[in-house]
Amino acid sequence: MSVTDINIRLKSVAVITYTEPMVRWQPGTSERLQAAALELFAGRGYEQTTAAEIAQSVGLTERTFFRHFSDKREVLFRGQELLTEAFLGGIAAAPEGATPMELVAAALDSVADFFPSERRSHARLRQSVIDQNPALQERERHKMSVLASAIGDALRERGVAEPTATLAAQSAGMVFGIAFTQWIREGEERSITDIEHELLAELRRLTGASHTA
Amino acid sequence: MSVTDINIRLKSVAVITYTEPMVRWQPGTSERLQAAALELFAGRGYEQTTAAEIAQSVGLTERTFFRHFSDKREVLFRGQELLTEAFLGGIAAAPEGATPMELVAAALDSVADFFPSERRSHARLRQSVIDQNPALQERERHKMSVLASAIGDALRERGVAEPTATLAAQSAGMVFGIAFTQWIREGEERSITDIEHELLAELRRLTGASHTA
DNA sequence: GTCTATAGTGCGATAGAC
DNA sequence: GTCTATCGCACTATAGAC
Repeated sequence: MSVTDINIRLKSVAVITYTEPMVRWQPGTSERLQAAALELFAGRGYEQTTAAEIAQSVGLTERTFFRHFSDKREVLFRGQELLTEAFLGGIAAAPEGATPMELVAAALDSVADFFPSERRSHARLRQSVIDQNPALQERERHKMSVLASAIGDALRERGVAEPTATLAAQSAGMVFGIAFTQWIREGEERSITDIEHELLAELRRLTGASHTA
Repeated sequence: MSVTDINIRLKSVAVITYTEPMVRWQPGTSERLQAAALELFAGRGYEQTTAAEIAQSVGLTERTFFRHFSDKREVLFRGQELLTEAFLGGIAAAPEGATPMELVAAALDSVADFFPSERRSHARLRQSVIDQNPALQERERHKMSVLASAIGDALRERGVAEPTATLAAQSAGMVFGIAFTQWIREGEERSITDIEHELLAELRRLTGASHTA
């Protein structure tokens, strides 16, 4: 049997295995790690769960976990990038002459699709994990801060001057954060955009309030 | 020799070592660690500096470092508690009938003493270290968030209702953060309270702006 | 003060996809 | 052949437990 024969055999085997795709490399590795991590964190606690355990629970090694996520906390924070894109898309889609505050409102409105009512229970579970660990809270704040910075950049690109751009961007981040917290509160029924609108109105009232009590 | 005798002996030894005070426990250990840490971080970078090196540079062990600071980052963030107290003191000192926005302004005004012009260069050095490391930025955001939460509690105790209290508290934190960033910017000459006042005015303008461009 | 578990990195080897 | 995901191993620093 020649070397060529061996190659041919191996190739035919490869073709057969391809019809049953991804035997060793199953797709969506990151997603499976995220799901497994949330489940383990919720069950046993964040600190009581090692990166190795998460990896093993989906048939991978610790080293692979860290290939997908730069650190252990990050496994809970994928998707924030998509949220940022939604915000920026909302700003980009706003009409030319929009005021800074209208751009903020456009950004806030654009994330409605991310938070349908069905996602509330998942969001609550995830948040309950985050709320129980300071390190996770730090990461969450950091992500929100990065989001606000991105909004600030977008506003500046649309010609909004400083310090208005930074103020408006951080206000958007602030309102979104408070709205999200309220949205996942037990018993809350309003949509996240409804909550956002009420908060924006309240912010207007707050800053515009007269100086008499 | 009874158990009581042993206790007496041990006590007398303790008294003797106490009469030669603070030979190995020099005062201001935390402060010396903080100063050494900042210097090393600025010179070599945060990640390139180990906790053991910081400790050794002031004649202490790594273990002692972690007794003073729960983690390595924390050595850069002491003093935030004093800042929080200043904010809360400003709110407490505000007159009875103050509006939420007046309470916010009172809180912002109360931190002027923390940021005299002489402290700018030190603040800049510290910030340059923080800006170069995401982990430190996360801690900084977290501290600001804790500060805003504390302000929110104080506002609620003064009878401010939700969601106004949270909105006002986070606005205060936001304005302070932007003001501080501006205050340490090269060439900036205004006091931090002056910057804060201008930002508050700008926030009023932003939220109250008409809907025409 | 000592010991230890875990987080996280660096690098070389392997193996599948193309 | 290239590219990339995975593994395996050695290693350090952090941080907590004892």
